[in-house]
Amino acid sequence: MRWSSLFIPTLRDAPAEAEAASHRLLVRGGFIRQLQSGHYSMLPLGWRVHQKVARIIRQEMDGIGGQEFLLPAMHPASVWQASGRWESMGDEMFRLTDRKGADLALGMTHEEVFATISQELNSYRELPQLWYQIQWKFRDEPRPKSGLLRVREFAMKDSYSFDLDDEGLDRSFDLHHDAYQRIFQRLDLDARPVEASSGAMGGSASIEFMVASDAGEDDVAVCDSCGYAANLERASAALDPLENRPAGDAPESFPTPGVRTIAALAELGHPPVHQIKTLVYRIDDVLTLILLRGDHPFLEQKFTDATGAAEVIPAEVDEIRAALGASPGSLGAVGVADLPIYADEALRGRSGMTTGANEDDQHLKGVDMERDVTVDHWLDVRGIIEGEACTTCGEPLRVVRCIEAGHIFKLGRKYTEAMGVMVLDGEGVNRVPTMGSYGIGVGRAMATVAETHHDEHGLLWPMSIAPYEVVLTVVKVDHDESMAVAERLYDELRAAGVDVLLDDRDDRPGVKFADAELIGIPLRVAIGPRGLDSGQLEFTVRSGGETVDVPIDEVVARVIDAVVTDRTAGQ
RNA sequence: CGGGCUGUGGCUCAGCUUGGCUAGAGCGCCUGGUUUGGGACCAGGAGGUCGUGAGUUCGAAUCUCACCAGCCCGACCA
Repeated sequence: MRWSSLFIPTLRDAPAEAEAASHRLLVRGGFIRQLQSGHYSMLPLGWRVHQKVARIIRQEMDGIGGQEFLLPAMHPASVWQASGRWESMGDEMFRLTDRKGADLALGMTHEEVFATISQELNSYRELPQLWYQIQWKFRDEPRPKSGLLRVREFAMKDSYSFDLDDEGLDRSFDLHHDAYQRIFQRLDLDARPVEASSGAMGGSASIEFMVASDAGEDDVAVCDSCGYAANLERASAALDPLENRPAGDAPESFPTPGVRTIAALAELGHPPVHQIKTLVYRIDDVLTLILLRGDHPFLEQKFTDATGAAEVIPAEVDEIRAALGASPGSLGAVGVADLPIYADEALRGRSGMTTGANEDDQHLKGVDMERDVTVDHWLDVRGIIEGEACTTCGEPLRVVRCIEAGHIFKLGRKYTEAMGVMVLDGEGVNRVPTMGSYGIGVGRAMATVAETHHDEHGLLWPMSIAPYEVVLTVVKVDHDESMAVAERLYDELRAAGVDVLLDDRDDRPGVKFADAELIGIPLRVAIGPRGLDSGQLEFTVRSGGETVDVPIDEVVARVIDAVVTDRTAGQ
């Protein structure tokens, strides 16, 4: 394509509101424009990248036997009611009503609809099935942010596997695991598979593919020694050995006027590790105590995953007072018999602890967890802390901020059961197939590459998804010989199947070089009188920045060679 | 939803505290000229409901109130 006739609105200044590097560069480079918060238009350059990402995903999905579908983006409420998610998705689902008054939803994911189609499966002989699509998802995110990284409307590759039994599901899951690694490799993304929480999807296991980046929203615990990696929402770590403090035969009350926090109590000689933190939550409408060590944060996600609770809401001060007789800051579980009590594993076997006395300005010391607290359930619900030991190998864990580039789930039979899906097995018995669900956000993948591939001049697209693979920069467009050579190279490269951009704009060279760097074209050939005189053209690789002179007759071969080896990298 | 901040040509911003001629600058854009290997220069020009509405006032970009939108932090979230 000829740059002079393309719409590539590059900007010298980044929009003030863009903070993430990918956001700034994608806007500055003329790839995307915002229509409203969380909704972006793909401009021609952006759409080319998007389509190349999608093509790689398609190739890999087809490679593991995936069959591409296209399902509606707008769904009747009924399918969501059948799975129970019409309620549970809450405000995150866009809902609307048609002229007949029927309730509709914009699809935020497609388990329900694919499961509906799977009702036409009749026999185990038809399994496994692996179905996918690249389709628009709509999620009413409370806070869209960072350009394409978190939006309300986006293209997602979502796939779904249907198997007769758990072994089959394991195979489908592993196929996806491998395909995802190939996809991210081809995108030149260093995506690490990590154990993850299944969240609202339900199911037995899930793995996220995480790319380290400060622009991310997830924290991952990583062990560099044995390779353990888990989202902080589910990561566990070993505790440092700890001596219990000596204590008497019974808890002892002592006055603590004005002490409301762990830190304040610590100043009175009760270190956080020797305190019991008492949280009061409303768990599915039941007032519940949750106990942790004083220095440990509570992770609601871990609690939800462990208990299956639908609603985990901090209790209000007045209901706490009514139930326990004290305000937050003086709460404890000693002697509490009428409320369910959950305790974090880190409190097991602890004695000589300090906790609130359920009387304002009073605390108890010498508390023994076994003797003095009626724990109903022991759970791991604490957030781990960087530097704690890996439970597998004992080495210290690192915490890394990451972008979630992909997520795969073993769903089980939740949706097939809800939709009444049955197939006959080899014995003629009706069985409910088990499902897996697997997702990659296309725009987010693109933004993640931008986030991890840029320098002070602009983007550095990998060849595999660059909007154009090579740009021919005509230094002086009114120099006839330059244009003639450029046109010839342009034709030859196009004939060879190279995505070539001819910068024939009547602009100063500096403008063209800067633009080419900003939009991140991997290769550049500069064609100008200076080089033509000596029969040489300048060949520049964007990522390395080095420029070499190449004889005119060898340029095409040189470009083709670089393009072909590079764009198939990772395949 | 809580906290912080911001809305003035396509982009970046000044002007607002202390209300007052026709609302400015840089970049970008158009025309002409001069230039031409790393974001040129000169001259002329187009382009703005100052987020929206109401109020105060002789007079509002500027003061008051309400609303809307956007960004960041948190909560939330495949």
